[in-house]
Amino acid sequence: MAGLRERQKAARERRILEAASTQFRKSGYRAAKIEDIAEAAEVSVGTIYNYYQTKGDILIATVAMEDQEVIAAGARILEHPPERVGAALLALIYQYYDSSLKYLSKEMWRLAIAHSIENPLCPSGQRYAELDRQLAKQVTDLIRVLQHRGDIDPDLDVGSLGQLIFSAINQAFIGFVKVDDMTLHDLHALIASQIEPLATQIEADVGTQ
Amino acid sequence: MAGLRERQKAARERRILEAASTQFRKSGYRAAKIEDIAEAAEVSVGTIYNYYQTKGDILIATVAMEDQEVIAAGARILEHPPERVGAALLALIYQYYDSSLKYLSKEMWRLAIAHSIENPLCPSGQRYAELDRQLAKQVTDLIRVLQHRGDIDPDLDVGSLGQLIFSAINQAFIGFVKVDDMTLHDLHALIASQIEPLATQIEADVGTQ
DNA sequence: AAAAAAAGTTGAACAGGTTCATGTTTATAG
DNA sequence: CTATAAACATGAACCTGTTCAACTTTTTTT
Repeated sequence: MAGLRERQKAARERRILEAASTQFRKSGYRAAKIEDIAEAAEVSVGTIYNYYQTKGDILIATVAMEDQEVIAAGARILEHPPERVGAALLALIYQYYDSSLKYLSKEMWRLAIAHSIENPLCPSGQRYAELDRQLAKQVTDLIRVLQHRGDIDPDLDVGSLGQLIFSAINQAFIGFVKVDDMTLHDLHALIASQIEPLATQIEADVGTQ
Repeated sequence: MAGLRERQKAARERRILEAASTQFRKSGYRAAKIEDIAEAAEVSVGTIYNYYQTKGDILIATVAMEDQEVIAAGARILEHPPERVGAALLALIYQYYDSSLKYLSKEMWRLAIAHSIENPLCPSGQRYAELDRQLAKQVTDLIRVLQHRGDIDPDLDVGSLGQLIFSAINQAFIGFVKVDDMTLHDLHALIASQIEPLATQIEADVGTQ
């Protein structure tokens, strides 16, 4: 059985994360003081810094919780992707986008993305990068599935194509969270306008066979 | 003639920016204290906040100086783009990348990008977004030139394609500044692997004519 | 040229994220 | 069961970006 110390540690970490998540949602990231989080989690300020290196780290930890869920949802699409290449890619992308605001506000996304770029070496930055890598891999995997199915030119390098598409997904999302009055609908239209023509280009042209 | 007050203001702003740029380069962004910058610029701390809203704003101002230069250099490539589509795009992109480290370190780029994402509404965030827009427009303009020249399928929408390519450029650059031991050479290879196949796809296939 | 107004500068005070010397709790050794 | 050591929690002090009420300089008015 896990020692007492170990159990207490786990419980404290969970309490901190929960308290932080609540405070962030309630008052916003900036307004949520470490002191408040400490009080809500019933630990001292110093203890929080025993579990997380910076305030930004705590935010990334809350982002990571959600991201796992998104990746799981994406996996289900990979099992039965829609018929056409464009539709298949967009199904996966829309899934990502639509779930992004389930737990996190645009402001929190902005801060999380900014933090991960600013601190690529700290554990939370690396964790965020790992999540990005998983998403990029899922996109690449989908392309591979489509290619195997005969929908995409077999000569194309899936790795590069996956990266290209993931860049577009990411960049469009960053644009989305930067502009407060841009809607999910606008975001869909933006990415579709980039993905659709690309999909048409790479589609194995069955007419010429 | 410009009034005394106006001239003094301009001189102060210049001194602040110069002092900040020097301090950032000398000790890094974080280590450069506002107090130090104020002393070097021979103004008070409060005065700095009369010209820039936050420390991040000062950084963006230094980035903006360089970016203008990059855009000007890019314009020269647009006048005589290399023959093949892939080569033309990569010539422009390499130009961007190679000049990026002329004045700014990777750390400063990280902080500038992070700041612009975190504060899209503050003047410096908007300014950075405007620079991005100019770069994206330049990429789109190049594509338009190539299309007029008959190198690219005339049915393709240049706007969406330009955005797609700019996303790839940007995302690859972010990856570059996040990893300290990634070289410009690595960055070239990364973007080329995404641009080359795309260029092949969109090239008007003269063989079929 | 003096007075009033406008614009700008100043630096001490503030705020909140972060650190660290001290104290406390849990685990291990005798 | 004590004693020692290791791990951990604590919160007051620290650091630095930011603010703002008081002051100074420039411009405009009379």
